[in-house]
Amino acid sequence: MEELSTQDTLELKKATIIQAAMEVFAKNGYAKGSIGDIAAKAEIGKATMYYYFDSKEAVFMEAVKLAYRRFFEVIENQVASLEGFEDRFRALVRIPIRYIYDHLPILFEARNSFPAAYVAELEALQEKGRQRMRDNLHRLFLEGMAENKIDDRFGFEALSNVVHDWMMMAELNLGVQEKQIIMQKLEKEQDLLIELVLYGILKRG
Amino acid sequence: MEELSTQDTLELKKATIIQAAMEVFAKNGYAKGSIGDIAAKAEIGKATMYYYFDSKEAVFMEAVKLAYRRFFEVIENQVASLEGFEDRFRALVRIPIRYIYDHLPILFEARNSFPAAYVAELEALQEKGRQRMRDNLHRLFLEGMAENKIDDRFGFEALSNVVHDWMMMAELNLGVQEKQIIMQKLEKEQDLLIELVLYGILKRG
Amino acid sequence: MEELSTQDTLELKKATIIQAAMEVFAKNGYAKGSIGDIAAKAEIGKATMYYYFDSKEAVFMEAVKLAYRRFFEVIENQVASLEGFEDRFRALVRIPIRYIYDHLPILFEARNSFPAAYVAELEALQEKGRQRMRDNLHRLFLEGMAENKIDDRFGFEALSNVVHDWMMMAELNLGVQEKQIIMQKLEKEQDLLIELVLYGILKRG
Amino acid sequence: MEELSTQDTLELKKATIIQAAMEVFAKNGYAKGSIGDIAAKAEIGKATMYYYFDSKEAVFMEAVKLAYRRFFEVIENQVASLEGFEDRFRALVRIPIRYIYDHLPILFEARNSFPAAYVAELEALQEKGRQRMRDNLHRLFLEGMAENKIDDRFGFEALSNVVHDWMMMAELNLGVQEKQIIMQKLEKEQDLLIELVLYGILKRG
DNA sequence: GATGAATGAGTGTTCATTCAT
DNA sequence: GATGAATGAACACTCATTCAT
Repeated sequence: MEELSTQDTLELKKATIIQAAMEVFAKNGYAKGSIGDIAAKAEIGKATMYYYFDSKEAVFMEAVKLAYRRFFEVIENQVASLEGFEDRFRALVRIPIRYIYDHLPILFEARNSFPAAYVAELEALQEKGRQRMRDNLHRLFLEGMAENKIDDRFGFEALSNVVHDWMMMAELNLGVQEKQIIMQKLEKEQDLLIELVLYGILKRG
Repeated sequence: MEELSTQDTLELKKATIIQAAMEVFAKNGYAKGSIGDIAAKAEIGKATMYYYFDSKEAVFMEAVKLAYRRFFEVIENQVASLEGFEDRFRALVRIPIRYIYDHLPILFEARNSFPAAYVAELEALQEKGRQRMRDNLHRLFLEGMAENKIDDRFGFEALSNVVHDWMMMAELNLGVQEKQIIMQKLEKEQDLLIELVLYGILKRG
Repeated sequence: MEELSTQDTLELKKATIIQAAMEVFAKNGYAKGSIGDIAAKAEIGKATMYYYFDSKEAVFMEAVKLAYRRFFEVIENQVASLEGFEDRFRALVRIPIRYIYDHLPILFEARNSFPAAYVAELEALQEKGRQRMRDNLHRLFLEGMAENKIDDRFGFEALSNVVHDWMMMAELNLGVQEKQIIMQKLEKEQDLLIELVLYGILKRG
Repeated sequence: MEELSTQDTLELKKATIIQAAMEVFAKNGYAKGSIGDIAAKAEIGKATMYYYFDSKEAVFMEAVKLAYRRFFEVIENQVASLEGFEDRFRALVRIPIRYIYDHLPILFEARNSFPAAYVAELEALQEKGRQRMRDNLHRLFLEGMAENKIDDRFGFEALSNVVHDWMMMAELNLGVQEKQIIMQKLEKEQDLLIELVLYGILKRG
């Protein structure tokens, strides 16, 4: 076994802190998630936070990045493990909603009290996330067409955008406590929405 | 013209404060929206806030109520001024997204730092709002069926729920600053989504 | 029946307020007994307090005066209703301690946060109270000697002082400012009291 | 000479703060003795108070403990330096009254505005103090009997209690809640004290 | 590297007091 | 006479941040 390099040790510590930060911010939101809480959860001194990061904003940014990374790990692995357009489409809709619900939404609440520089970075992150999600969707639609399951009535580019934003809907119920109940309700509705998109509601000719 | 009664003057002042509160909370979120800021915007002393309200939470609750009231005023008037299922459906989808985007979302961010009693009231408010929105949708669907424009494939009850939550999607983009750009983008996508729901994406036959 | 004169009505109202003040201060102490509480208990507006009194201190002073007045009413009536030196002596010792315990002590806690003028008045009141108590005791001792129940071993003047201060000892812990003077006085009396107790428990001959 | 350990430095600082707190509370009482005043007197920032203590109540508790500690240091050293029952008895009576007068009494005024937990701790402290005082007295009486200076007419146990409470009578006026219980106890003791005084001044034979 | 100690700036809240009516 | 409305000044407490070690 090799020893960890200094560089690695530093990165490891940083990762521990970011993990703690993600949990604290997810639970309390940005304003109420304190540096002290994070330090305590990471089992380090409060001042040490400032050895690794420049400011609360910086820590928050890293926590958001981590949340995104995790999000795509989970979703892409899941989709890859399934077969066929319809199942994959369902997965691509259902999984994000739970994950976003658990981790992402409160994280975004910060924008208001952020210096402009960080807001820009935050939005860049978000845009990158959207792009990646759209790519996933686009790829899936192309597969669906290749399987001759769907047509391109609306243009897949546009469609990817729309479905992406629609999936993000979860964020509307920020931080309610009875998660299980609400999630069940949301997921049930999600099923219906999937059918809806697949078939539409207007009568045909 | 009669003079305003004392009662009216008081209510007017209260309304001014609540209006200020709504603006401040919408801009800064609950945690960072300070009583001092609200007082300043309402052009009264900080202590005066406590003559009219018991606590920051109470002020916030009133701001939320005001946001809801305005929301339904706007949307219901708009819908009433239009004719035909499709136009009304479009309106019922487009207007909320802008309004919610402007006023409601940040307001809900408070839940984490709220005493249980207020969280309950907040959720009751939210549920009441949803119900009213669902009623509007349900009524519209019935009209659409009466006009022989749509069928009841999914059950209007369920459909109302789904579309409601889907419309509320706006909340996912909490408080970004370049509102105009994003709103334009969102509304364009919204149009597509409307088509989507109306027609679906799967091939027929 | 005559109507109450304006003067009387005013005095009646004042009395109601002072009664309320006495209760509030007795329960909460000076610092925590608020003008608002008193006004509420007297069922008048808070601002009305300032029609009848100049300041919180003034209200407090009147409450203290009332407490003293009641104190002597109770004790003197009680003593008058009894016969014989020993019973009267017991009453004169027992009743004050309960009354002081219930009403007076917290009232005196105010001295620290009081303007000098009021402190002086407060102390004058206290001295007047002491004098009256001493008079009661002195009169009683003379009666006791007339009944041939006691001798004048210590001098009744001094004895009245001692017993009075011993009963009132409660009051001493109240942060008066001229500590040196009062302490000297108290300690001199203390000496006498010590002799008293020693002669009570020391073996004779 | 060795340098002070970090631990010691911290304790020293804490002690400085508590000393300042004791002085401020003694002068202004609990309600009017502000954290800001204490910090100023200890020459630290206001926020630093909260690095060392959890709350104003906690600071106050420590100030009370310090006052007690000092109290017994002073009194027990004094008594130990004297010879013979009578001198020691005088000291045991004289010193407390001055010390209590200077430091303890105002400190107890806090009870009204204290959370239950702290009131309990306060009363426990007080009870511990009383016990220690009673022990001192009891020991002294036994010495007095050994010296054949006094007899046990009233029982030393009871006598210790009485003299203690008599000295401490100051404390009784402090708004304790269980008035009935305490008053009954006090009045029973009062009876004994009355007998004591009567047997001191009544003619014999 | 890591942190204990320290704090300035700010927060929500209370309250005695004023004043126009 | 009486008071509703308004507020300045203060208070306990929090927290992101700094700095000497």
